[in-house]
Order: sequence, then structure tokens, then C-alpha cells
Amino acid sequence: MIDLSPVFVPKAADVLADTLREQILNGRLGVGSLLPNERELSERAGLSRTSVREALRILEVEGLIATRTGRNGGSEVVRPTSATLERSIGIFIRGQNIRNQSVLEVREAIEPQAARLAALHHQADDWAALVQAHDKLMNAGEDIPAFLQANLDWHVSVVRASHNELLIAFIAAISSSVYAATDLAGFNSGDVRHAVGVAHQRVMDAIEARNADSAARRMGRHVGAYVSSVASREDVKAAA
Amino acid sequence: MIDLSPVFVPKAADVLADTLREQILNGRLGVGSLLPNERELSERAGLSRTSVREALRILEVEGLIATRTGRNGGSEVVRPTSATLERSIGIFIRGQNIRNQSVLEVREAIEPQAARLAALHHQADDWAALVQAHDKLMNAGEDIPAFLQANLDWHVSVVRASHNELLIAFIAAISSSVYAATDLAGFNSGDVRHAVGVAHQRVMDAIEARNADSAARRMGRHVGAYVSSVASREDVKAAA
DNA sequence: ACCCCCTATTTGGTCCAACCATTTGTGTTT
DNA sequence: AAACACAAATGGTTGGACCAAATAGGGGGT
Repeated sequence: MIDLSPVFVPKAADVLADTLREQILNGRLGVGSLLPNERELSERAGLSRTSVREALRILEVEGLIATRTGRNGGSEVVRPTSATLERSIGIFIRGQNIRNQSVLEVREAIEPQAARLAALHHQADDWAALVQAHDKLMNAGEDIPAFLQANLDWHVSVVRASHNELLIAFIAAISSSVYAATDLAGFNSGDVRHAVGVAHQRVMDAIEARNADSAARRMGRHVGAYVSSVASREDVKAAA
Repeated sequence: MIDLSPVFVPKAADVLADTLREQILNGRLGVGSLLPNERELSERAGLSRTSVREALRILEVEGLIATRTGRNGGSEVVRPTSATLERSIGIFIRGQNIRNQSVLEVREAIEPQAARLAALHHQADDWAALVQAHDKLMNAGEDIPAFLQANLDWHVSVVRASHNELLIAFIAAISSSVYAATDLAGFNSGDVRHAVGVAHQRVMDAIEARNADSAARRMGRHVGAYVSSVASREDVKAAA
């Protein structure tokens, strides 16, 4: 008896997609270049146009190409955006029923490091965005949704200032989840909102002074405080 | 003149994919359920089978369904795996030419938090995996590739012990990048390898004692040391 | 010469109908 | 009872036709 592992039958579209993807990722097909049109690809690959289209659709979902109709249309190689990654992370979070607690734990990991890097790498425009978000938060008054939006913007601004694309994408992806799960009641108290403002100010001071360790520590305490306050309120709800 | 913003023309397959995706994610179509076969979907949606297949292919790429051929085949709703997320992150890293430095910065963010959570949440089997990876590392001797593999396994084991699926997926996704970019020469020295073993032991002690702060601090120092050693070697290379 | 509009052309989007490939149920033979 | 052969169900692939959108290029009006 010959040894035969189960035959792996790749689908035509997958093979073509793999080929094109590799050429895109290794730079053989640079960002901005146009793929041949579908009829030509079909001919060159020896596949039906249907299969070619399936391959292109795969690459489109992966965020590697963008397709336009019409004359001079076609499939253009694009740089994968964080939006694609965010979608993917969002699907993972929803599909795996990731607990909100876990998402917050990721924030606790990312944001202090982001603050550290922001202190080291922030530029003038990063700082301006940070100040603007901070002002909005301080001026939100009793408008809780505006306060929360400004809060979200501030945190995202800090991460942007880190100039680390991966951290930015991660935070962008999970912040929508965080926001959706935010319990507005936790911010009904003016004291709580004031404390947030003070904490932000302290982090910003450290970032402005380019004191990386201090920025990381202060952000760590700020996020940690938020997480434990959420946890304790969850406990109350669970007990009720 | 009436005001008409550019008409947005959704593609048929996208609409169907959106519909199905929403039903999957909100639990209306639970994991394990079988979608109607393509011909029936086609009939019920009022679309051609081609469009239906394109929609299914989208969901497949997103990791939401798995398709089998043959009698009793069809498209089954599956839980999105971290593998899908890893693919997506990998494409992002390669496509955006994310610098290795940035990836290491993410490690610096994730691993201390993972060590903290591991101290709090690890179970017997997590600990066993950790010990096993540690033993392999200590017994690697002069076999540098084996040492690096065991090192990778150890770090992944720590993150797994955190029981945070998002952290696990993130680390799994970036560790392949990290490994690919690891400069083997950095581990030629027996002293360096010995230091790694000692550092791991210290982290493990803290995890075993369920001392979260200590575990986080020790892991932070360990990863930080690695990152700065890589950075200094990069500097040497750049200067040469 | 310039501008505007129409039209032809190019390109992706959709549909249809048929057939192929794979898997599995089922009945028949041994 | 086991092995085999056939039938049925399902996704995979194809070719061809036509629709829809975008635009280049030409023709007429000013």
C-alpha cells in the first residue's frame, strides 16, 4: 500500500489569489499599479472569468486591491488600511464573544506603552490634536455623550502620537467595542468627570515634558482606575 | 436643482454578505448551523447563484463560514479563529511595511500585561506548558534554532496562560513576524542565553506565586532588555 | 479656438444554463 | 455481513451573453 496523505485540492480561485497576493506583498506589484483586466487575467491564467473574479474578490476583502468599474477602471493595488484590520478584529471580538473585560485588559496593555512612545515621538500636530481633544472634554459640561466622545478622541490621540501603526490600528479596532459597551451611568457624577480631566492633564504634562516613564506610569494608573471602576460596577450589577 | 449626493451602489453580493454576516454575528445563525445550499439561497435572495457564491466567499475569507463539497456538504457557520485574525494582522504588517521596531514595541506592551494576567488566571495545564517550554530552552545547549523556538514557545505560553483571547491572537500574529526578523547572531553567546533562562525563571516564580505586579515588572524588564539589545545591534549594523 | 454634449468604447457586475468533481447514502451482489 | 456499484446532493468551474458605469474622443454650437 502506498502512503498517500489526503489529497489537498486547492480551488482555482485560491491559487490565483495566493499568487497575486504574494506578488503584491513582496512588492513585485507595487501600490498603485493596475492589475490586468479580468478578461485578460482569465486568458493568461487559463481560468474562467468567474474564477478570476472570485480571486479578485478575495484580495479585495483582504484589503489588498480596490476595484473600480467603467472605462479605465480595473483593480488597483492599494496599501492595506487599518480599517481592514479593524473589521477583522471586530469580527473576532463579536464572533468569539470576547468579554468586555478582556478588551479592557488589552487597553491596559496598550495605552501605557502608547503614552510612553507618545512622550518620545510626538510632533507638533499630535500635541495640537491632544490639546484640542482635552479642551473638548473639559468643556463638555453635563453633556455625557459629548464627554465620552471627547474622552475617546483623547485616548485615540495619545495612541496616534505614538506613531506606531500597529498600536493605532489595535486601539482603533477595540475602541469602538469599548465605546459600545461603556456604561454611561458611570459618568453621571461630576466628580468622576473632573477626575478624568485631572488624570488626562497629568499624562499630558508628562508627554509634553517627554518623560516617557512618567507618561506610561500615569496612563497606566488612569486606565487601571477606569477598569477597576467598571469591574466594581459590574459586580454590583451582577449582585443585584 | 435637487441635491443628490453621489449614489452609492452596493453590489449584490456585498448586500447578501452583510445580511448573512449580521445574522451570524448576532447569534441568529449560531455556530454549527448549516446555511441553505447555494441554489436555494439563490432562489430565496432573488440573485443568481454567481452572486450568492461571491457572498459566501466573502464570509469564508472573513472566517465566518466553512464550506464542504459533496452530499451533505454546504456552508457551515464557524467561530472565527485567531488564525483568521493572524492572517489579517500579517497582511497589515507586511503591506504597510511596519518596522520591526514597531512590532517589538507592541510586544513590550502586551507581554507584561499577559504575565500579570497569567499570574492571576493560570491553570495547571498552563503551568505545565510553561515548564515544558522552559525545560526545552534550558536543554537547547548550543543549538541556536532550537533555543529560539523554545524561547518563542515560552513567550507564547505565558500569553496563553493569561486566558485573554485577544492578547493571544495578537501575540500569535506578531510572533511569526518577530521570529522571521530575529537576528540569530544575538544569541551566539552562551552568556546571553543563560541570562534569558534566568529572566524566564524569575518571571515564572512570580507567576507561580500569583504575584501579578511582580510578574508584570519582571516580564517588562526582560522584554525591554531584549528590545534595547536589538536596537543597539541595529545601530551597530547601521553604522557599519 | 473653446466649450459642451453625445456617443462609442472599455471595464467591471450580473445572470443563466450546463457540466464537472466530490462526497455520501443506498441498494445489490457476493 | 461486507464489498461494491450506482444514484443523488452539493459545491466548483466554465462559456457566453448582456447590463451598468465611467470616460475618451469626436462633433456641433458659440
